[in-house]
Amino acid sequence: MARAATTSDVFNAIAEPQRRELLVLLRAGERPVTELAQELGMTQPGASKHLRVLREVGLVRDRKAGKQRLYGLDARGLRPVHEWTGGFERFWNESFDRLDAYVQDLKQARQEE
Amino acid sequence: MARAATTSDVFNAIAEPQRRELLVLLRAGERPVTELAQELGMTQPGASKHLRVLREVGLVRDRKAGKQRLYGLDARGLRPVHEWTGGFERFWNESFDRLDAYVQDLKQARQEE
DNA sequence: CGATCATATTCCTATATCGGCATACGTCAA
DNA sequence: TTGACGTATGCCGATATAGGAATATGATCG
Repeated sequence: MARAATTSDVFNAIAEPQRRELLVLLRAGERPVTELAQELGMTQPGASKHLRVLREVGLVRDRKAGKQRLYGLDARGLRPVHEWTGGFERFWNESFDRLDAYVQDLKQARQEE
Repeated sequence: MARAATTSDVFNAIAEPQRRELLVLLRAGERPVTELAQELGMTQPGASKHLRVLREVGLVRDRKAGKQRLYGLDARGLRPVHEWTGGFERFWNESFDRLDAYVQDLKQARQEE
């Protein structure tokens, strides 16, 4: 089997650095493709393809505005990623010396995921 | 060019669902490969390969324990992902074309509860 | 040493990219 | 309609997978 499709879920979609850059740029507001491409130093077809992936996983929405097509952020899909990583928060705040204590705690409530 | 290597960064490493499952499982403590593989219904070589990727991006560390090799979580690498997604937190509840107004609505609604 | 258990690596196949280039499509203006 | 502009899509080549099977490496014990 090959790698999963980038359009399969948000985790795959944001694995691409340029797509992450696109998302960051879109926090400033809606933008047409050409502007995004230019600002990130990518070609127009390149930007279009990445935006397509982002749209297919729901991280981006598009809207026609005359000749242009404005892309805008829909960051709701990033929330699950934030929450999933947040499930590890206590592990990066604690030194490894004290991890064992947490491990014991977790062993009791171990059927969470 | 193809997609960047999974070993290049954490975003790519956690794009794989089985690797995420491994990480979740490791929150309960160190485990040998075979146990992890069995619990997740994967083959031993499959588990070994995924653990290798996780180790190369630093999300997992291993330690010899006799015949076995115990894998343990090192979740510090997940923090950048958490923080990156956190940068979109205020957009999660965004109404696509009227962010500011919607944010105000939410703030008010929250206070009225 | 030889046997056995635990884990890692190699070889293989099928597939999903990502980027570049050319081009098709869609919309507006004259 | 024709042309110009903005955007999307199709095709290509090169590469990095993920999974399966077989095998190699490593460690322990009798």
